[in-house]
Amino acid sequence: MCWPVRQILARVGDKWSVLIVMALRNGPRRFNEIKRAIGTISQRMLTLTLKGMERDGLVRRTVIPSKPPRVDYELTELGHSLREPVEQLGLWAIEHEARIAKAQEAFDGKEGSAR
Amino acid sequence: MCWPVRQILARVGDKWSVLIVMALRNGPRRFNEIKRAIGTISQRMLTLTLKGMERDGLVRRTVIPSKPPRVDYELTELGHSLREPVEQLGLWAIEHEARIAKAQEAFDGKEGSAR
DNA sequence: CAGTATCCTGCACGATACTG
DNA sequence: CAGTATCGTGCAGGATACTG
Repeated sequence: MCWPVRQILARVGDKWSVLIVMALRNGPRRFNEIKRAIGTISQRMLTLTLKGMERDGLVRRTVIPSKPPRVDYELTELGHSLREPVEQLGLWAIEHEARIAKAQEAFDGKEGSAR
Repeated sequence: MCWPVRQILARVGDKWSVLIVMALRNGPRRFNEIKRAIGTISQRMLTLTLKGMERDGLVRRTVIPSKPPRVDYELTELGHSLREPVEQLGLWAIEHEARIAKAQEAFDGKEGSAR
């Protein structure tokens, strides 16, 4: 039970997967559309992350053979279902943002004065 | 809005924070109790992660001056509230574990035969 | 356009030793 | 017991160049 949980925690926690999920929430997008949507991701990491997510069954990759080639990525049913808990976490973060910032400020203040 | 979300995503996604939250879910624990409960965490990472969580206001640290010294860690209200979305994510993982494993198997099979 | 291949760097993390 | 300090290193991930 602990192992699969850690596995998806790693997915969710990694730098890009959640952003990709969000980029795909409204339907299929092409490789470079996703890249532009995220903005700061390197080509390498986009390829790698998409491949990982495809492997996990979160994303479906469809190649339209044309010139130039076109590849669409979209969330699978599984991928969409993951959005729910992930968005819950996002809501929690937004809801408690101020509280966290205040805690950090207080903590850093204490530490700063001690030094 | 995006920045604080990434921040707690990093917390949740990091290797140890969630395990610590779980170790503390039933009340305060001492430093070495947590260490033993997790088992594989290094002393350094436990210190670091606890400090980070304390900074974020998720954990409260209380020193009982005695010989030998005793330090208790416990989840704050904020820390406890984080458990809810985190446990949702855990439930999702457990619920879809089989599906993910199957997807990975299928993916790796395809890749293996291609090579 | 949608990748792959290669190189390079920082830093996350573990191991170990020391301290109040 | 509950830490800090220091060192070593594997690998995550960026930059860049090449390809079908």
